[in-house]
Amino acid sequence: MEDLINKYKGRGFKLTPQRIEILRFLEGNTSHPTAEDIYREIKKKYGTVSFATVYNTLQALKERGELLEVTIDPERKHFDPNSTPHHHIICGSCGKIEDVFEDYSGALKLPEKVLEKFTATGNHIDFFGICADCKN
Amino acid sequence: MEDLINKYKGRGFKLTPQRIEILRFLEGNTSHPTAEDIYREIKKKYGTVSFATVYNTLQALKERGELLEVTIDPERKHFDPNSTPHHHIICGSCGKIEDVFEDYSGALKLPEKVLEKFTATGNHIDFFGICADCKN
DNA sequence: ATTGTATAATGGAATTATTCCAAGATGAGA
DNA sequence: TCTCATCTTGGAATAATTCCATTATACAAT
Repeated sequence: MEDLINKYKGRGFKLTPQRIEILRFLEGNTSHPTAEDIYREIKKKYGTVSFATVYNTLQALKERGELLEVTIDPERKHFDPNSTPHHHIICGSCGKIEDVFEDYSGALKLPEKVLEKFTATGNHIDFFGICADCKN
Repeated sequence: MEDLINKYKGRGFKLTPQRIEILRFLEGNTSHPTAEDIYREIKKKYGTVSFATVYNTLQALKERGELLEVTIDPERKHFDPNSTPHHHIICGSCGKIEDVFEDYSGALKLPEKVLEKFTATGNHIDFFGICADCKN
């Protein structure tokens, strides 16, 4: 927590109580929450927090490269505070998203045909599956 | 076109003029259109077509496995009538999406740790890049 | 060809996710 | 402590998508 506060000190990122709560919720969180998940969580402590605050904060963190938007779920955006490169797997039944830490970069060479038209900057793999809980 | 009509004959898929127009627009289309792109196109010929019709038809095609939803763009869904397995690359500047036909399946083994929790059913790679048009 | 019926099309309202905005509040540097 | 750039808030606005009641129609059976 102290670490969190120090991390943002003097960097043009105003540390408000709501933001601190959002940062604490996100720190080390691997559940890939949606904006609503975050909103509901912060509301427990700050009953008047607004979605605007949540979205503003998420936006600020994204701009700092400290938060990634996960687009694996077609219905809504999820957020991931782990900004080190990794991939995701989503359960087709319950929608649970988990991290896949494995480096496939060596294998993901683009075909010549594509390289003629695009300069590659990165990639992300969506894995699909069924989780143990849903296999009942 | 005759092919298209025969393809759907007697399969519980009612071929209305609007649907035929949507099918014709999608057939062989590699532009990854959004629902609105499709709506605007069909509207040229059928001025009263509604978004409901477009979404209903896309839904029916998805259920038949003849259309895929592409979730690479965080802002909206794109649709891809090519249901053979392939990946995508999106231009970070203009948003253009193109196909990547390359089989990486042999390389995409999931770590044991993940396999203990999920039965894998598939995967899709999002490549990010900048297209030639945008490199100016 | 005619008809019956299940299915589709339509317009508009409803829903959901997200962004915008104006007004008041506040963190943090001077 | 004071100042002000930045943040928070509630509500309105936007955008994507879905829902619904009504009318229309494709097509299978006659």
